[in-house]
Amino acid sequence: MSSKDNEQQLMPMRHSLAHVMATAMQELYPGIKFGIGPVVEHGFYYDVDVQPRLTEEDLPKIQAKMKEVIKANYPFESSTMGLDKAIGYFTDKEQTYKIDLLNDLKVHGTTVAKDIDRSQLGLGEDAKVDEVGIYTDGPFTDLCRGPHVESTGKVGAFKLMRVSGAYWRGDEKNAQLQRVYGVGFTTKEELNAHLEMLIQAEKRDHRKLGKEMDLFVFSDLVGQGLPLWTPRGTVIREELNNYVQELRATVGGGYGQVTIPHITKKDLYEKSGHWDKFSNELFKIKTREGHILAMKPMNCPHHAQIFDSRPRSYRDMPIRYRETTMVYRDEQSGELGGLARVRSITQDDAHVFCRTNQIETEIVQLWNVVKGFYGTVGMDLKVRFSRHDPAKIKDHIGTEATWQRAEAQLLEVLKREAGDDYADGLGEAAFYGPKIDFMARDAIGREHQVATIQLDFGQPEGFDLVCTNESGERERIVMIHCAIMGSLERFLSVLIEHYAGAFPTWLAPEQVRLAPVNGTDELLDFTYKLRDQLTAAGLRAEVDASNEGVGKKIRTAGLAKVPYTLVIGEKEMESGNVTPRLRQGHGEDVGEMSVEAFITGVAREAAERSANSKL
RNA sequence: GCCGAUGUAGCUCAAUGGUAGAGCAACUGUUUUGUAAACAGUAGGUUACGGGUUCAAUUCCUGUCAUCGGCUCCA
Repeated sequence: MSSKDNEQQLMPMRHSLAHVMATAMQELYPGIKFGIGPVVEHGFYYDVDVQPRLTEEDLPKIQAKMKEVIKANYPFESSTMGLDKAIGYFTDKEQTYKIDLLNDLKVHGTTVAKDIDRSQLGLGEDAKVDEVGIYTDGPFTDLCRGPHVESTGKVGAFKLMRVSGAYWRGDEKNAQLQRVYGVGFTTKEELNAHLEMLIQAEKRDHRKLGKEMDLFVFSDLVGQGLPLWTPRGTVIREELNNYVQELRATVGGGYGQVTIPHITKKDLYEKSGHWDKFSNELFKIKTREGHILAMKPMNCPHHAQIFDSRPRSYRDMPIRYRETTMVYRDEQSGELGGLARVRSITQDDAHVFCRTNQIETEIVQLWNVVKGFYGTVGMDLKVRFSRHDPAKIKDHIGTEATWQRAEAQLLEVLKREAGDDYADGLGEAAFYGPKIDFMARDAIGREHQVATIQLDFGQPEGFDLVCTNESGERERIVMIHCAIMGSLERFLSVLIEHYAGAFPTWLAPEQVRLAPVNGTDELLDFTYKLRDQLTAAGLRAEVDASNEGVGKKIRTAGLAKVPYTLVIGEKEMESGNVTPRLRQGHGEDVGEMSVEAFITGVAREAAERSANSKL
């Protein structure tokens, strides 16, 4: 059984919970106005407009009232009502948002959160409905298509989670309602399991682990969304990037590494189309002479200038550039959080400049890099075909025909690589071209958008990028954008939580901890020499020289999630051997071995980027 | 940016209209330790920052900054 099927089965129950909650709130808060109350993953919500505004402290009260509604076991009674009658009914009840929905139904034949989505439903402007669905449970009657469970007694186990703001119809120009969220499951056990999962997720929260493990910090003086990477965090970033570049080197003739400044004249972005499209997100700088520069929000226009710096022969194609570098985007303050959304974003960026007939080969090669990388970190990938929305072609650069062509080519590779196993992402394209997006599933089942391969006919057009072909003609080339990790910041937020901080040896900032059993000069001296031997061999090793017992040192190393701990005492000094202690879950315990064998084993494990011990 | 909550020692948290306390971490001393927490002591705070009310503000009000949960956005 897939979790999706399960979610489907739970729908009527969760939807009914939303109605039960509305029933309770109607009793508690006379004059309350209801927005919409749909089902979401794990639960439900209802948007409401009530004075005074709700706070988290109101939730227990609502929850208690809901229990009364459930106990009363009102049947959910379905009926229909003529559209105009319904408008009259909700007008009497002063349910202004419902009236808004009904008027929408009257005009457009459907209600959707956003007007622009209507075109996707295949409904003409003149589609009309005469009747609307009505559900009643006891004292509460709602505009609703259903389905519901039989009665309010059959809504399973639930818990109200939080209350937050939400714009009516998801439009920030509209009034902001309050959204009350709850989770709902068939049984108390499932509910408790879900709540337990949330606790586990919180334990592996990258913000918490990042601080505990000293991977990155934020400073109020530096600012919001601008993470500072510590030596330990930087080790992980470097290791990841090295791996990506190692995989990239296997592609055709490999990639040329390039280096670009982090600012540019606005002229570059005026030509690329970024200036208009992303003006709000650009950090702008005014020089003392009055010129306007911008921090780069992406690297492709710069890279395109390198490509365009001299005539290119078809013999040189494809030309591939790579650069792992930061870009800067002025994200709205309210959307920043941890590493998942930042203003200084490190991209493991790459651009392939190629001929149309080379697209397929290039994409397949990139796809293999993506597969190799995510296989190694142990994440399953799902694919999404992010294409443009023809209704919004104005938001994109290029013509409809160009887009059709690009998407057809991308789709061909997609079909061959993934068959039908991909999600359709209508309207998810970048503004310059369609994408193949990869979603990775982490250790506790959450999905995150990570890698992306993008086809771009737009910027080659804008910058007039060409090569000279066999016939001596100027031939328009194509750009492929591809980041494997995407944003290193976001990727690390995912990876830290995926591993719950217990990084495999190749990524672990500290691979070996040495724990001398006492603080005598002789033993400390021996331990530091051993440390030097390990670091000279390329291992990341540290000594715990604190004045503590071995038990405490073992515990501390365990909490720090160090893969290997070596206890060093008389025995080791005499034999010259070590007895590695493995981090929990990292592999089978091994016995005594020579220092050389230990070094060889750890080095091999790191070189192979193995998830488990290779001792 | 919008709605709401929060901000006390490095970390996790307590307390109060009369200028704050614990555990862990740090440091010092004792101990010289053999596989997940030795013992004792010391130090550490303009209670995020600014303004206001008050005899008195960390506490109440307010502004700024930051964090968190959502909304909106996301090349």
